[in-house]
Amino acid sequence: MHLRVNEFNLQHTLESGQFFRYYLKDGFYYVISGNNFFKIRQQGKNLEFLGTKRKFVQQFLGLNHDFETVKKQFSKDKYLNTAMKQYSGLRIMKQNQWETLISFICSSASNIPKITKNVNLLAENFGKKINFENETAFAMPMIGEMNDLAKIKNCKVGFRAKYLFEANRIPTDFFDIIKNLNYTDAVSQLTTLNGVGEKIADCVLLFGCNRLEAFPVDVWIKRVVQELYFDNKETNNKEIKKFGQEKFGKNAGYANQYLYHWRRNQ
DNA sequence: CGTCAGGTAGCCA
DNA sequence: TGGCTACCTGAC
Repeated sequence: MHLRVNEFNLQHTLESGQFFRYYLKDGFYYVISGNNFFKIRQQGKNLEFLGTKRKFVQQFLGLNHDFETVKKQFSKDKYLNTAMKQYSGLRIMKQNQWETLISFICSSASNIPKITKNVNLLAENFGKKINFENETAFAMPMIGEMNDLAKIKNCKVGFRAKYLFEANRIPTDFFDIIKNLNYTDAVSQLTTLNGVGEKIADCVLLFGCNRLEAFPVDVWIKRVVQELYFDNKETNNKEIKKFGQEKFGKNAGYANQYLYHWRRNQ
């Protein structure tokens, strides 16, 4: 199956650290999300995929976002304008919410290779086996399926094990409730979970819930925002976030991603 | 060996 | 509120 795309780059999107469950083989990305196990590649404006539905791909990869508006809005800012050119086509994904929560609970004081290892181990230990072509993968466990603390610890998640174990007890409609809350209340709701602070809550809202106004502040965002917009003045995370959301508004999350990658790869 | 990494909770002023 | 520090694990 095919999709025509504009202002989209599959590699920049999948490899941006929003999402951890993909691998490259024979020129295709093999992707696991929910019960979907599919392959996909991009050739110019053509997106070719097999194993899932067109509608899923469109939503999952943020292809339904109004990117022209984002581009127009950000081109007025000289830093964002540069960052956006360098990482052109990077979209905010709309992943499975619960899987996003698990992934970003694993992310605290960690790094991408380790987070990837952790989520893959969780899937192998608790998830359902899925086959596609001659490939085998494991889906992430669903809510309630990680009911074994010792086994979670075997997934090398360290001090995050108890957080995952507790998160596993959220009601199955947890994210339906989140969906109907305004941004501030959604953050509050997420941060009631142990191991989920402001930053992880923002990542879940941004990458899993399509809340593009979220502005996760990690060490890199703090660094880049201070350097570019605060004349290198030491500024706390709360102020950084307030600045990001007021300056970039409903697309703050997009600004966040571009600035993040720009600074990290400097 | 020590330090540090996509943070957060707990404790104390 | 603001400023510590410990926390699993793995990579320098």
